[in-house]
Amino acid sequence: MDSKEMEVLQDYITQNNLKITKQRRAVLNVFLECENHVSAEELYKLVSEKEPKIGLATVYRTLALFTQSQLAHELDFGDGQKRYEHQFMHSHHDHMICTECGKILEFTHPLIEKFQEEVAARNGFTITSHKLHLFGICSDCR
Amino acid sequence: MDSKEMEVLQDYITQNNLKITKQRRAVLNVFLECENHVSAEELYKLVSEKEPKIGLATVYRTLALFTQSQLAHELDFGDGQKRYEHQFMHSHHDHMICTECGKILEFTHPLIEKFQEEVAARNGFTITSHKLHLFGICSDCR
DNA sequence: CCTGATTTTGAAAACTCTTTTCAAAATTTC
DNA sequence: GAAATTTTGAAAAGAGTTTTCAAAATCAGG
Repeated sequence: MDSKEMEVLQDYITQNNLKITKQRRAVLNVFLECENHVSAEELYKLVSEKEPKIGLATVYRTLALFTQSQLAHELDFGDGQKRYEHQFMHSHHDHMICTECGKILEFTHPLIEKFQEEVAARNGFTITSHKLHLFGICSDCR
Repeated sequence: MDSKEMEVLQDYITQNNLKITKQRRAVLNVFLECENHVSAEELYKLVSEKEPKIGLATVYRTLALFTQSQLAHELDFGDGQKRYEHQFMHSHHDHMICTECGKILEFTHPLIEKFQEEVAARNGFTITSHKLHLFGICSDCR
């Protein structure tokens, strides 16, 4: 009863002559369970609860693997540490970050995307990726 | 023949019981001369050419001072180091970053701003600041 | 199901960028 | 000018992340 994500990971691993290990399975399972945007340290703590012997370096390495295999997406909100969100079967979106409680809301706005393309084209620029972060106060914190 | 920016810095300094030093003047003058988005290290190198005795820590401290006094704006493009741009008398804008040559183009799009407010309001979110970075390839690199 | 080549692991060290510490030097105030 | 306070440069510390290295695990092929 492996998840689709586990299959993606296994495919990536075999296609790149890497090896499936219990650490990688464990980190993936814990990552899939957390619905929020986790940092490496946070994920490490969660993983440690189930598999106390797994080291922090392995979590970092495994997150890099997830990013390469498109299972995870790396986010940088400028607070000094990277965060990771699920990417497999999740469509593109932007983020609103509450600077009070740290909550992260996801959103998309088709017209914003459209105008981004427009302004890029006007400058002869081809967009490969973008990052839109709105910082502010969420409804709960007001 | 002090620049307006130098006056802003001096006002901020006196209003906060800080002290005007030749290091701070020197760093500001060099910062004002560079039109691109500089990192602390880059600015340190430029400053060193004119004032070799100024230390890196002083450049970091002075950039923090510029940020507090609204002379500079801190940017983080997610490449591991912060960059600084002039803020005094410069209006808000977003950035396009060429991942090939590192060139940074500035732009604004009133409708993008408007829709950001709209989507935030729809979620009960009050924006205090935002960050829109488009990564891609500029016209020169294609 | 061994065996051997290769990869992965955990722990610690290294690294990068930034901040802090501390005693000496500079600035401002009276 | 002298005293109180701030700033400085150099080095150490810090935070987050990556790398190193020897031991352990994985996985082909026989």
